[in-house]
Amino acid sequence: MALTEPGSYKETVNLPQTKFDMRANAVKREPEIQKLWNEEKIYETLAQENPGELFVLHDGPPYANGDLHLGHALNKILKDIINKYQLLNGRKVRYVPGWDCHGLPIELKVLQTLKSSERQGLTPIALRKKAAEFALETVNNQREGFKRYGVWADWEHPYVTLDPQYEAAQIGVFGEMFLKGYIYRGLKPVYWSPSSRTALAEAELEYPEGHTSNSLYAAFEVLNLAPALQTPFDPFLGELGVAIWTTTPWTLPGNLAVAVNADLVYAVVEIGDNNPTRFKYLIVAKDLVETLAEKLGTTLTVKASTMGKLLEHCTYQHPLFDRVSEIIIGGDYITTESGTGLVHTAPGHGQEDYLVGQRYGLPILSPVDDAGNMTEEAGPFAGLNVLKDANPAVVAALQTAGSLLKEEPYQHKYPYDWRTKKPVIFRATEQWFASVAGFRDAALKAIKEVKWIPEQGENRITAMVAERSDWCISRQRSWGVPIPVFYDEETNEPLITAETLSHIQAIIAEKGSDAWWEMTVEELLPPQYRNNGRTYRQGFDTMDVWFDSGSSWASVVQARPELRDRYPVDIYLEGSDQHRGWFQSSLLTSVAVNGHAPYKTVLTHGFTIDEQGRKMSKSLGNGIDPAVVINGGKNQQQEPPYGADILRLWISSVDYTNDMPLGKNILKQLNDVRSKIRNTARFLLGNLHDFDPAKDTVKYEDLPELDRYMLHRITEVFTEVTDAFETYQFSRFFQTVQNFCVVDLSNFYLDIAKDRLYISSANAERRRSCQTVLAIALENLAKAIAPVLSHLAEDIWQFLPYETPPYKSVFQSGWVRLEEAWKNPTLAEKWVKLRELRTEANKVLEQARAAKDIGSSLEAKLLIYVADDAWKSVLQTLNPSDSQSGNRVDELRYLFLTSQVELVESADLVSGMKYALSSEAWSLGVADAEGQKCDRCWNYSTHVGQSEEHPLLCDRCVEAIDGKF
RNA sequence: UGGGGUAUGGCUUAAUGGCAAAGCACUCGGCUGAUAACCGAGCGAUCGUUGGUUCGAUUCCAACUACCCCAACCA
Repeated sequence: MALTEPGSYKETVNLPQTKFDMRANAVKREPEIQKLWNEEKIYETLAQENPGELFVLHDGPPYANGDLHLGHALNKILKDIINKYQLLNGRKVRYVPGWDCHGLPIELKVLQTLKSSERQGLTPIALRKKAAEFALETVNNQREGFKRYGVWADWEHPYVTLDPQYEAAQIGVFGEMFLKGYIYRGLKPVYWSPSSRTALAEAELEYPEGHTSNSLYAAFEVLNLAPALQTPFDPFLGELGVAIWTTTPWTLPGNLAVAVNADLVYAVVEIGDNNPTRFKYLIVAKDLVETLAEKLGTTLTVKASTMGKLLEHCTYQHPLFDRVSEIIIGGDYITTESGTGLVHTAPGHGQEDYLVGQRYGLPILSPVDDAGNMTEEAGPFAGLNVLKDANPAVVAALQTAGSLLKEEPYQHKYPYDWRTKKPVIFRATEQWFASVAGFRDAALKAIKEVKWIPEQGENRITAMVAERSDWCISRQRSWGVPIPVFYDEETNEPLITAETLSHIQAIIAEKGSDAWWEMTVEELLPPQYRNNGRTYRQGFDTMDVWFDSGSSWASVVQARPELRDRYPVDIYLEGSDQHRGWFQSSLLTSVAVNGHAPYKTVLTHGFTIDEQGRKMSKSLGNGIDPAVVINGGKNQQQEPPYGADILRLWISSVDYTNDMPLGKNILKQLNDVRSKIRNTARFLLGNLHDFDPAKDTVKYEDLPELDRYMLHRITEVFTEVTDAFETYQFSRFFQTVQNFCVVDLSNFYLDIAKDRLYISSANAERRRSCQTVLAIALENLAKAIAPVLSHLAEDIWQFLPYETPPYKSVFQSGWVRLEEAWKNPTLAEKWVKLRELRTEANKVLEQARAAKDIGSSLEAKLLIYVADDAWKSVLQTLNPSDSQSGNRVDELRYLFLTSQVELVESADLVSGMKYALSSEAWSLGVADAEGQKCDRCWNYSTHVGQSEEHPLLCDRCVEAIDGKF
């Protein structure tokens, strides 16, 4: 070997060696890693054999229609992050994924696939079979999507709400609630969708912009005055009307009262010109006189006034029917913000109307059928549709009666059926209700015992439960769990008893709820009711799907042996909209049956928005498809395949309690962050290629200060990371890990480490000690990122260059391992200061570099003056006179990556230099390094040329070649 | 309409009643032994707007604006 030839020593340098790819290559690599997890049954084994307690995160079932979107990914990955963290900490995590499979949306989706001829002859049971098929197919598709996200779960045994066992348990919940008296049948106004021909829950409504109602003002003739008003108002009688306002003229046939606010002042006004009615005087709220005059295009002159409460029990003539009704006292809901201050009240068509009607013992009149057509009870209006021709007919009739004051389009929010996108109406029908009133206090108490994250969730659900009215649980639809009731053919009396319930429950457990449609009443009835002299028919109402999913604590948690001991479960985790959905339905059923919440903790997340802060929606076209993030889009340049880890990293990076923005730029940045972590790990792996922890680990006591400082820093970082996971603040994890990789490792420790790793002989203490730290950093890094960057973590683990028995997977290796002894705040304080000095040194070096005097910092010699004596002596200990003495690590020249460092006695010696920087405490200057560049380590040294054998090498390298440095 | 939440450089996040921090991005430069990698320096924020409390407010208070979630009897 010609050792005078530059480059001769390249082969003697210990460069990194690893097959761990620089690129994630996620499309190929992630499935390989998932295959490994499956083959080794990592999740299954840990769930079963971990030493810790059970941990149950109970899955909220997504609705089994349609494709997965970003919201699904967000929710499932958040859950997975939590589960994996708990698994790494030794808990027996049992995660059973679920799907909500019943309900109108699926039914409609099935109907849409059929021709109208097919739809005609469709029996309920045929529809149910098709719906089940559709739901299960969707479950399969979604399940594959979730698996691809890297989410761990008992995918082979998910819960589906159409499962007979599930349905039977749900019947059980219903039965217990019934037997406790919490379920009743009632005639109540409910949201009714004529287009779906069913009652709807509040959760099934939407309020689109731009709905315009045909509002009208009308006057009803006052017949008799209440005693207190007889004298003052008597002169007006006969020509006096009460003025009302309504946005739903079709409800006037159901009018049974006019309500006033007891505390408002009302006036009798005389109508001026352009009076379209047969009345001369009107009663209106005094505050509205001017507004109304303007609106009606006339003058209104106040003739008398009274308090609202005195109007009570005045009577009036219904303008369209032969009916006399009363003025009644409504409530605070009656204001002078709009209308007339007197409210048309139809107890069959409004919630407030119903309540106030109950108070006055009014009947419930709802002359409208399932399709929204007026019934015979509506007299002349029979057959008209309330959403089409009923309104104009009512208006015309009022006009004829001389009762119409004004007609006016009115734009406001109006409830629509979320599936058919058609308006709904408020209509009293026979429905089944869960009496929230019956267990409201218990529910409120249960809420207090749950930990809500973030905290404001508690206020939110408390307010909702405190205010909510009884829960309408019946639906006039086929695709669902039947309400297990029989009706007496003769009396229409419902029949539900403990016997019928358990009989039906047993049948459904065995045959599924299809049995309700397939079996005869005879078979469905328990024996003692078959020949008791009565005849029964079964009811064909189904349960609200919120009752399905709201029973999952019973149908899944209590029903499965592997979960049973963990009710209430550790945690529910869903979007914050579920305060009114699943969190609430689950709470209500659980409280009703068992008196407590089904969960100990409820964690909620926000919703995804785009990079402009707008919500993602189909119409805006700004939605992000998780499958495209993973596999790339049609144009892979514009939409590269990032893999599931990027989706997961995104979720960890943002504050999920708030809106979560995602878009192309953010994805690209996250990809860069992953690359940084990956490459940092790659460097660590490469430099451990010849490290055997069993033999080569350097004891803590023997480590140089720099390494001990790094171990201290590692305890800080991973304690912070642990705390972040414990408190579900994943963005702190993201920031901390990123910072650790970039600032502590890449920019600092690893940059300095290269000289130790490459230049020293393989077995040198200064190299082995560094590798000791690298191994600790790498293993902890892999563990710490495993809940989030699961694939990357496993990829790293699989490339560890040494044996890690008995762990085939990073997930088996447990959570980060830190030693108390590594904490050394005193040492850390010193090294933090040294790092600050290093930052300043970089600035001076940059001056020289900018002036092209140096390129690499090794071409420089750094001159340092410090004012403080104590600090000066510290620096002196870090600046030995030659490279052989000292511990060969804790030296300023290595810290600053310069070939030499000189401590000088006076600031002046430095400040006059060409490149200098100073403060009160210190002065730094840069000069050319002395000596020649060593061909092996690239440091400059006056020792180069001194060795006859190695004329191109410095003293360190000569020793290193000889195994001594 | 009501309730709740959020608002910090281009992006994602910190912190604090007293000079607003980090990473990324960007610009310039270096290295060529982590190389589609790595290192250095620099630029960049009147802390959503307007008031108030205070010696001093990005921080506390109020109003407003924008966005997000939820609710809703405008009869």
